[in-house]
Amino acid sequence: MAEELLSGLNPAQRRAVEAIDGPVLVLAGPGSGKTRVLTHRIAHMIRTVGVDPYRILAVTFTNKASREMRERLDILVGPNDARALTAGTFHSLCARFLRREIVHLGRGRDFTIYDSDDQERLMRRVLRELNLDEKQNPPRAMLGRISSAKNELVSPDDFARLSHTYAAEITARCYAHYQQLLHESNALDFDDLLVEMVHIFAQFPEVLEKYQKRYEYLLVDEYQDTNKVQYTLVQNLAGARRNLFAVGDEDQSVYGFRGADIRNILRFEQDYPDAQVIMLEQNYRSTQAILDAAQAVIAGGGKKKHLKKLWTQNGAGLQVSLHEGYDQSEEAKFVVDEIARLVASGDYRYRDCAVMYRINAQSRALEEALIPRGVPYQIVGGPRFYERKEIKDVLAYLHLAYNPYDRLRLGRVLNWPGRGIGERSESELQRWAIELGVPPFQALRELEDLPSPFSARAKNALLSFLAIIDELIVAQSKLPLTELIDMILGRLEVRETLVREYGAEEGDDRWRNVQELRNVATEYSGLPIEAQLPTCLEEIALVAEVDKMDGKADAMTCITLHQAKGLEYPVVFLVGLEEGLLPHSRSSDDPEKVEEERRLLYVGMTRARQRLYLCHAFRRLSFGRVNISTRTRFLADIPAALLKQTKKRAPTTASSQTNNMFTGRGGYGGAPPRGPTATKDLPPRPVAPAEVSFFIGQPVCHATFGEGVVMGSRLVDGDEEVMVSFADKQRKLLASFARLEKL
DNA sequence: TCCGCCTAGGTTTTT
DNA sequence: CCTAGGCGGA
Repeated sequence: MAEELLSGLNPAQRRAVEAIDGPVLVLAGPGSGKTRVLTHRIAHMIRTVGVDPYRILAVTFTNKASREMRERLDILVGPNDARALTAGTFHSLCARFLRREIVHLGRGRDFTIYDSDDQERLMRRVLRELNLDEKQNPPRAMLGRISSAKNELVSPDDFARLSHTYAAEITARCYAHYQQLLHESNALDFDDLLVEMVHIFAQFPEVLEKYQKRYEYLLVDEYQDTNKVQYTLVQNLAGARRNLFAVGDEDQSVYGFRGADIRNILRFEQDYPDAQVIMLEQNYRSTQAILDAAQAVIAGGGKKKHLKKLWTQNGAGLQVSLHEGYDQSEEAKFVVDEIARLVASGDYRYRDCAVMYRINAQSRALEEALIPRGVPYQIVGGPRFYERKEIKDVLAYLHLAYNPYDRLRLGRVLNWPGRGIGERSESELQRWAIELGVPPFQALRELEDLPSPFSARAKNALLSFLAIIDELIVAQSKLPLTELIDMILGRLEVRETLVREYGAEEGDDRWRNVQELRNVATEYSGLPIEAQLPTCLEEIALVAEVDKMDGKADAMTCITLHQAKGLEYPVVFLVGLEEGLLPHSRSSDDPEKVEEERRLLYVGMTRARQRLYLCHAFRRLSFGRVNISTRTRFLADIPAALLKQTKKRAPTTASSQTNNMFTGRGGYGGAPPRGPTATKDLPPRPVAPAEVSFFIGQPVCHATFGEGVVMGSRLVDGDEEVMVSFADKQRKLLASFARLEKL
């Protein structure tokens, strides 16, 4: 068995798998098989070393990764041992631990997790209650500062103490009040899940000790993306035993914006001077051409010397393609045409192809090109299912059934479906609750007995709402989740409400979404009834879109560069490689952020196994405005020899032009700039040169020589001379003459 | 209180 | 371009 687990590993991987005692840092380049190393290491620990899987804690970057790891372990060590292992993301693990331990903080385990939408609503309320202007204090920015503070383990009190400017002082007040409101709602936001765990460990050493004793072996993936809270958790859990196995790649650090500190991985050797450091430098994923281009991009960052030197045995492969489209719709069309062509050739399936972009909004142009072509696709992320209004409304009732003190959800559905509780009654309820000194939901309970400031009509409406919630609270503990949802849908006449609100057509669409939610709920029917609702709600909050990707369908994938981390595809298109988009304009002014964007491009490029296309557009529509774009500076770092320019597109279609002419608002927009100098500002648009139509690696067929592979192609006197390797020997053929058939 | 129209403003990236 | 929220009218 031992050999079986280790066979097929290279010496470095093998060392990483076998180094069981003491701290280990693995610096793993892209495609170096680190997932395999992690999994096989665990299997090795269980099978060969005899470690009890119950003693192993593996922190993965996505839930998908931990699920796949477990599936693999099912085979390697058997389902029983695979199940005994603890694995998950920081967030899901902490949520799990907190349900058990939060009583130490004097709170119930029935807490709610607020997602970013909830956070923003809550912050709006904070601003309102503190009489602050939303325009001057954008909720999102405020939340960003608070989130950074939490990631740095700065408490509201600390924050206030450290605030020396008026703006900081405002933030401190918002932070404190925000935490107050969260607390009143018995809610935690994403950051709190980790922060509260750290608090518990700090305040209750016996709890920490319990976890340290239980988890003798700790494995952390994507260590370069840990922030201070996560780092602290790792240090705590690793404790004195220090059986810590961290894997990461400083070149793939792309989460600085959420506090990830690349230095955590660089600091590892200081934290653990006796650490074994292992480099995984052989790449098993990409061709040399792709790897060379990617390395050129990362090397373009200059200064810091690179620790790893990646190489591959996968062969040279095809040149990386560089393509300029006229605008984003032509760029998208190029991508879709190319995918259709590759699939038609029989070499690839749709599921082998992925398009990656910097921001979600870019997916729209792609979708518009994909639909008319009939190419099956899945968009990861973007307008999320659980963020749709009708879904959130129904979910709000589920949340209230579990935690009726959730004020945000209470406010959300107090008057949905409309039951005559307007803004006035709502604020009246708030005021009255404060007067009574109880949470608003508790105030509803007092309505029957205490004299209240409501009109008889308002009072009845509020009581009918309370009656529904009470019914749900009772039902929640007795009914399976699907029946609970059915009860909500029926009792609230959700379908009728949606049709009334949105009309028959859209109302039905939204009703279908709601039914989809019910479908999702059936997945929890295997759990004990009392666990169904909380598990479902927690997963909805914590399971990322990428975790839910459909792995079986034959559909191409549209995904952001961030979410693509850790994935791989035979064919990858990177679109929108333009200044302002990558690096994003919000990052362009800060050199450190620019470097992070560079790494993002590196991550994207190294997702590709065989074919990589780098695409940018000459002009791009953003905010409904046309902007002239220049290709990203990072492309200049790739030696021209590594790139193959594909045909540039002239503005061919009438639609892309006429559309743009009328979309602009006000002065600029699509209107052509005036004056003789204006046109000179545009980069020259050279006439497309004659182009080779065969590329290296392309499979072809010849009437007499049979099947072969293109080894090279060049233009000679206006004709194309193609070098083809056939079964017997290589031959030079003229494209116009030889009638080569592309396969 | 409800409904519908209108306009202003918004897009990093994620758990 | 899209969307949420503000405002006027019933």
